[in-house]
Amino acid sequence: MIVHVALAIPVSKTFSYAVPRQWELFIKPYMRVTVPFHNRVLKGYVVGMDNGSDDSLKDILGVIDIFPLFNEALASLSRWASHYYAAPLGLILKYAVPLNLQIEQYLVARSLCDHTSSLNDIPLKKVFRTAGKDAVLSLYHNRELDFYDVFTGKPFTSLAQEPRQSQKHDKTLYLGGIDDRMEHYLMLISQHIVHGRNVLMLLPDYHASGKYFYKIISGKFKDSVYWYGSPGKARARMETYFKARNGEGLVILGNKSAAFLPVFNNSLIIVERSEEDEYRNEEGVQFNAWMIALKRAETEHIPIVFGSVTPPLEVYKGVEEGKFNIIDKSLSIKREGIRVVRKRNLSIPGKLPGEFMEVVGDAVAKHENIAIFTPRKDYVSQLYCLDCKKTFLCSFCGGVLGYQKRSNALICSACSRSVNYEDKCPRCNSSIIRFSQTGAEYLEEKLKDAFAQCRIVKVTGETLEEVVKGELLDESLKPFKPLKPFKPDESDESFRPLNPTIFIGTQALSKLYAADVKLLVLFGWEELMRISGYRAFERMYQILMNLVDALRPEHICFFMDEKMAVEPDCFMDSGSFYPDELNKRRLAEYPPYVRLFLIEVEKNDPETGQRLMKKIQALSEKEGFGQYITGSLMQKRGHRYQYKIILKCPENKSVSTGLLALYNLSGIRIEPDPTTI
DNA sequence: GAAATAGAACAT
DNA sequence: TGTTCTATTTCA
Repeated sequence: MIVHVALAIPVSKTFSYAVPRQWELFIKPYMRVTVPFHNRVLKGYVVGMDNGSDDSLKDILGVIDIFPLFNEALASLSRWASHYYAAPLGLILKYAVPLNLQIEQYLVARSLCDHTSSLNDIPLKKVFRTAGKDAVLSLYHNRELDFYDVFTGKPFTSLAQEPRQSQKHDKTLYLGGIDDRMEHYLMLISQHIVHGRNVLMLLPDYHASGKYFYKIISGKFKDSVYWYGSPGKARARMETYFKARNGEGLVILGNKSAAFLPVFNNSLIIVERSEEDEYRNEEGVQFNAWMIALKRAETEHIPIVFGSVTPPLEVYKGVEEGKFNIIDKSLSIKREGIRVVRKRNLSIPGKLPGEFMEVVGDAVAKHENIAIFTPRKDYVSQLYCLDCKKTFLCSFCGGVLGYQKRSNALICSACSRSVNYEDKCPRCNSSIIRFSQTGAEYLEEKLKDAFAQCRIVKVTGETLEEVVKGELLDESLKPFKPLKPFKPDESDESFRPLNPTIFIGTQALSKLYAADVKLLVLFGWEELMRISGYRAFERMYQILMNLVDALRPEHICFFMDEKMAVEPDCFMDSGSFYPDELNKRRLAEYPPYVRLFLIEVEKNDPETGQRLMKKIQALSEKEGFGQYITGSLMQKRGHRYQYKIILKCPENKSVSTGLLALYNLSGIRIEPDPTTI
């Protein structure tokens, strides 16, 4: 017998192995096996089987699973993702079933006949040790032994029920603010779980949105809500894993990893704020969890609901094309609460503008909490030597260096390597250096000086966990009012602080649902125009609306550089923003009307790079997607040479199949749906 | 992804 | 002709 094994390596083909007699009866598709590969031992997934034999093939070394850990539905979803993201199947399957998942730690044996009764209630791991794995395979195969998990007490089964055809599969966009969304979600959840069905809900993150939603949903549906994928908590993760298979009337919450989680008896998928960056997997295959969820709802024939104030353009396009239903409770910003101030050189350190101090000072005087948005998290993100007229660049990769004051380090924006800052230009030793592009750390420093009576909280991706843990949730979701540092007497419970909190932060501010903010200041929001490539308008709209969604300010004040002619007015009307932006994308042939793939090659020698580029071009002609290629662009990055090709292709073409063939040439990186173009 | 191998540049 | 470094191929 021959098995075809998908390995978690960047090679698109599968590898075939012979199965020794002893395992022929037991081995099944979608089990994990260990195989010899280049003098090493690798774990892989059986994705196909043949009855023939071939003496030239090597034998598999072992069978890891006693039963398949995924079924045809999950396999076909993974195959789809493999094509859609032009990634080898083994690399995708790793997200569905981790290669190092040791399921036997959570299973206990149950005897099904007399002569196995001594194994009853023995942990599977111990049974493996005492009886041997081959014996266990045989006992299970002959229905003499079964296994049940320690969390639900029910037998493990790898087969989900057939999708209920009575269920109506439809896609819905719920366009509305956080309170309306939450109410809608709770209503939907209760409709589904009351019939004993399960609901899968994807959330943008664990620490902020995750905990906020967990608290509210589990408050309403006690003991029925589970989080999947809590970092560092393997046991809790596995509890959710088994509950999702065997439980009834449960809500399974999760972020990226939950996109592939088998939830049996699942009858609804909810995706909250699908536009958030966190749905995109940053390492390995860069899949988008909400896209996987969308495909999954189609194949499982269950409804899916996307809720947000600013859904991704792909989703809104679905509405325009009649593929999505829409429930429109869209948020509008009152124009009378808005003020726009334009200043010269806003992003260069120095004295903060008088109007800025006034606006903040007024709110402080009224004891109102303030949120100040800035597009950058560190002190400044650009340093420029006035002697040699050069911007500070990373010596490893050539990226732009920024400055982080608290660590006194220069940090590369591209590769995030850091070096100690010496207060002089590394090139010419001059100490006449101009800082520009100020960020959250800079504003924090200046405002701490000016408003010493206030508590200043910096809210970035890195600090969000701490901010939320300390204040937002343990205070039973009360508005943000603790101000502990200024409490004069710890024992005085009746103390009501008067001094407001000033939150300074990046996009992460839009996760502070429980912060009681009256004034929102956007300091340099218009700079996203330059930072965000073709998605600039979309990003600006999303950030603005999501800040308003979470913080619910009464007043909004924009401080903008006078050179950047951006009118916030254009972003206030969701009724026209989406059709306009979609029209622009359609005319310019950009996503969501086409797919983009970035193909990257990095070599020491420019000649070698060029040679590989030629090969890619030749292969793309042969595979039939040559006409969609633009490039290649060469860039010197430190001492290395980087080549880039952009592939812009129609969504319906099977270009990905051809892209998978590129894995035959090694040393190239394919990035699907790049966001930095 | 990483070991094996082919290739290039340099020293003996 | 050996040594060492780098690019390329191949793995079942």
